[in-house]
Amino acid sequence: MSDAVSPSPTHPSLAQLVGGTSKVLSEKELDEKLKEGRPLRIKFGVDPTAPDIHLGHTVPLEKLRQFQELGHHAILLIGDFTATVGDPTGRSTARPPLTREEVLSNAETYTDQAFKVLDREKTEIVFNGEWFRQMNYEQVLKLNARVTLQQMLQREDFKERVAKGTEVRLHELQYPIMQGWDSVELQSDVEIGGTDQLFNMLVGRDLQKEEGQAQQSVICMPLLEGLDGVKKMSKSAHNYIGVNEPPIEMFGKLMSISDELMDRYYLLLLGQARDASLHPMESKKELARLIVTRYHSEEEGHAARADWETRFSKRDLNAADLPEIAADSLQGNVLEVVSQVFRDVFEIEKSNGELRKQFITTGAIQLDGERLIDATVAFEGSAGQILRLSKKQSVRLS
RNA sequence: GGGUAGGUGGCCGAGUGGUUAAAGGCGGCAGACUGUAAAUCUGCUCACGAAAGUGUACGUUGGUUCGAAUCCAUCCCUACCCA
Repeated sequence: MSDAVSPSPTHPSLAQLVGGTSKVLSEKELDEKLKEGRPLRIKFGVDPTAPDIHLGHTVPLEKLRQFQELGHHAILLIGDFTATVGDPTGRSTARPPLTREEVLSNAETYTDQAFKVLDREKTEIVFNGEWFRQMNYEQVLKLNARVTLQQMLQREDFKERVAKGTEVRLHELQYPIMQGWDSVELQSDVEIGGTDQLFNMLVGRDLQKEEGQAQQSVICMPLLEGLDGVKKMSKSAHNYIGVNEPPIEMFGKLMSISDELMDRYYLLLLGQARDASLHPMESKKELARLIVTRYHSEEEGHAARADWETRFSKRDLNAADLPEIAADSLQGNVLEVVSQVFRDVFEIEKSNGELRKQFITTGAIQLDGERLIDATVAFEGSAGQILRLSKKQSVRLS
């Protein structure tokens, strides 16, 4: 660098906005937009395919909030229309279509939860059915004419499905086009999405260009792995932590992740590296506490940690905060009672065979520490006793 | 439209007339050990039943047979090649 002309400094908020992203397209372009000094229109789209938001969704939402805090205009796009198509991104099979009713009710709970992260007052909510439901076939064809099959087939997920011989249905090819068109309708300046959304977001740029709009900048956030540490966090993989989950549950789930995953969660959910000088378990407890704090409250964070410790470190179930069930509602033999508790308290249906073979005979079922290994004997429990169903599931009789 | 290969339990994948509720793997669950981590070990993994057993199940429907996931027909579905 010569000292003749110093490079113009980047916008003061650029560094923060770029932090934690996995890809920004491009930083320079974003910088220029920021320098315009106006509130930018930031688009983040969600498909309400499931009623609950989990921690994986919060990664881009956090980014959206950052923009919001800096005075930009956050647009939460609800893909009520696209959800009925199903995003093929990363899928190895076509998504089962949802009915409109399902989608709308999902959308409602979805936005409620998103506002645990976003500022409700400053967020614009838009449904893409607004424009898509009014399009006619002619307009659809026109849109389709702008994208080639070859472009679509460059996508890894489609390519793979074609190579493996799994079906790809034509409506799935529409998805990126629709997502791109959303950007045109919204005149977005920036779109935030997971790294898997890169292609779809780029289609948005193409379409905006053809419509004579400025092209949106694209920010990709890393994908959060689920509890298993392998698959992306998702409801369908049953490896998620919902932002609506009660503190104790949330804490417990976080404690069950692997050490490797913990580092990742620190980075993506808290935006910090974990303190390597701490014992991994201590780090994990702090991670769990901080996340509970974020979605519930400071006190509940501390309470969840304290409860977890009495429950698992000290193995003192008596002092733990357990779900309760009335002792006199538990009639019948051990098998029947255990089945009932699983159903009523934990909302899990288990077959008698499973309960017998895996829970009762193995000694998982304990009443005040005493193993109940005979399924046929009548259950006798009284108020105050602790019925343990498994290592992680216990109830207090009342 | 023609040809070929296929459709098996949550997934992958053996099985080509009875010994098959169906090998093996993955995943999942319970237990032991632990830090509700990882790794490891044990057991389980269609339903009912204490068990013997019974019911249901190998794309659909029907048939052959004492007996079918396995043979035949029918229909549905998928991929690949050709048009």
